Amino acid sequence: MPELPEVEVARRSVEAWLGGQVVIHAELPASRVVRGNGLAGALVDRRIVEVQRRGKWLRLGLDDGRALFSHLGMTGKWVRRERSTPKLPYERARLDGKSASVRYLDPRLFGRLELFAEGEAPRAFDELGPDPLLDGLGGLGAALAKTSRPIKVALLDQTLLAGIGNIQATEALWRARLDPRQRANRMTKAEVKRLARGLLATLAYTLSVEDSDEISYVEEAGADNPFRVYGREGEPCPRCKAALTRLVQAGRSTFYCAACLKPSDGDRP
DNA sequence: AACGGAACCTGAAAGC
DNA sequence: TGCTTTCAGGTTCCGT
Repeated sequence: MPELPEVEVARRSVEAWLGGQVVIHAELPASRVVRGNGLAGALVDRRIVEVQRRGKWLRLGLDDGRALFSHLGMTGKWVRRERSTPKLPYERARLDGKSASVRYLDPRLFGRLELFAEGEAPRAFDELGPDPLLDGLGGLGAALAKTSRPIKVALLDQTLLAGIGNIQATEALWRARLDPRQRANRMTKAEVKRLARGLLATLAYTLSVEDSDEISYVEEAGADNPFRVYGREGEPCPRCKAALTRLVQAGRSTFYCAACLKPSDGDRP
């Protein structure tokens, strides 16, 4: 379930569990997720000196300059267990520090774990656009001007803006009263500004929701939907009560309120 | 160069 | 109830 806010929560957790610690035991058998052989051997006795996030990527920096990059895909998550806890379902990797045994779980195997030499990184990581929380959104207008794709589709392009996924894009557009079908390069300055505010608002909101139970990190089966419009086709718009519309763009669902889109002001670039 | 769509996996939810 | 279909918050590859 990882977009920027969830990955940030994962970062804080992994940092708390393993930051500054020496890896005393590791299991990372090669798989679709774990790229390369011998990762466990390379990690044991190394100290994890920092845990960073950029977009949807985590970077665990080691004391030898190398770094373990982690992408959670659709279903990846890091959890902490007792060292005596046996292998969990869908456990793909394990890193044990002195006080924590940290497991990477990933049923669908869309995630990725890979070790890189100092100064190197996955290509997708190197190509990330600005991260809204790390870099701010000052460059949003310039990024969006690069493409004529619909704004909703453009927001999912990690090279334009890092960390935004289907839910955050959907929620931000609703907050900004923008039509998801509007072309990215046709946004007015006022619209870009509204979008930037919408993005920061939904990121902050989601972060606050997700962060509330980071200690237990409990599985929530059937937890209720905390989002304003995502997954709420036909339900009343929280602002104007009109029924929300679902639309598919580039194979991804978008939800919006056709009734409270803000009319364009004609100030086209 | 840029775009839509399928593919990669598994499980939960909806549909019948 | 139980079987079948649809859908899922990710990226990547492939054909147009």
